[in-house]
Amino acid sequence: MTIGEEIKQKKFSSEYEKALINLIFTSNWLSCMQQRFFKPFGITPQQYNVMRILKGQFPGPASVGMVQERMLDRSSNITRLVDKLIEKKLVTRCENPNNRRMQELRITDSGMAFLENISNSAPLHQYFETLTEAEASLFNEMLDRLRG
Amino acid sequence: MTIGEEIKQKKFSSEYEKALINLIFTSNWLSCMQQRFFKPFGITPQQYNVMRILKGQFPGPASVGMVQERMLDRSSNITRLVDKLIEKKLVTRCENPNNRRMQELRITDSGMAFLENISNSAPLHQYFETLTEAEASLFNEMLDRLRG
DNA sequence: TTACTTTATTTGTATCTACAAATATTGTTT
DNA sequence: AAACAATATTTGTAGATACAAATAAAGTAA
Repeated sequence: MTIGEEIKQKKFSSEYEKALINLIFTSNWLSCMQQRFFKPFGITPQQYNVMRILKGQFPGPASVGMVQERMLDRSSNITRLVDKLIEKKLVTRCENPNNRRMQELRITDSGMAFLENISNSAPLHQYFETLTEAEASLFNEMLDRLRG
Repeated sequence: MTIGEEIKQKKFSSEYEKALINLIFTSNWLSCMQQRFFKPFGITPQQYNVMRILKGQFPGPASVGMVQERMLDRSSNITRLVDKLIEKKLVTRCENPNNRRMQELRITDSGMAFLENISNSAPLHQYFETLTEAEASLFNEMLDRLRG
């Protein structure tokens, strides 16, 4: 279904306006797919993002700020995301002894197992397999260019 | 800046995984740009979306359901978005006399003037002008394909 | 040392979102 | 007509987001 059909709009002022609207619509669609994907696992996409970042440092720690700057959604409140993950025993938090302003965040062993379990499900990026690899590459290049 | 640089991730399992992450990151970035764009006008991107849809019917009405199915963000709560727009006198709401379950939503003259004023600002789709028109076209085609 | 600035994180709060349930009207059966 | 189902919208509410302000530790300068 084309974007025009999706939102019942026949005319667009340009291919550029259409691309803007298509990007907004598609990202809302994707966000909905993501939520559905993670719901059975009891986490949100942002919580997953935090865990992936901590996995990258495993078994070492990461600070709140370091997680912040690697998040896909920069407006996430790391403190409260981590609170949720600690409740589930997927992550730990302790004061950095060298700099008591900072917190050391770590993914736990059960957090690692949890991620492993998720990765056995069909991954979200399978949607992109409707593109050829060259197209995916161009797609990435276009998005990078877009953001300036 | 490439997506890898943005989120400080060197490796991706494939061009497809990278495309997924790039799309999520870019859409968050765009959402931030949008919010900044609309803030001086005192409305949210979703409120703007409702007004654009009502403009398309002007001077006729649209029902809540009709607005719903044309929204870019399908999870928006039209009732509460319209409440806000009525407060600002940009939109009116009255019971449909032929079917009292339905509401007739209309953009007001001052709502039309308001939109006119916004359209005189630099439009958000200027970001896409870093693409050629053929690229924008392909971009649209790829997004449509993505959603299946 | 005291005062001031910077850095890192947390908290407060108004608003928004997701989604289920409630309400109200219309349409359909029996 | 009474009962039930379908449709259209609104409301309730737990949780999430945006963003400003608060807190607290570390660094710097007089």
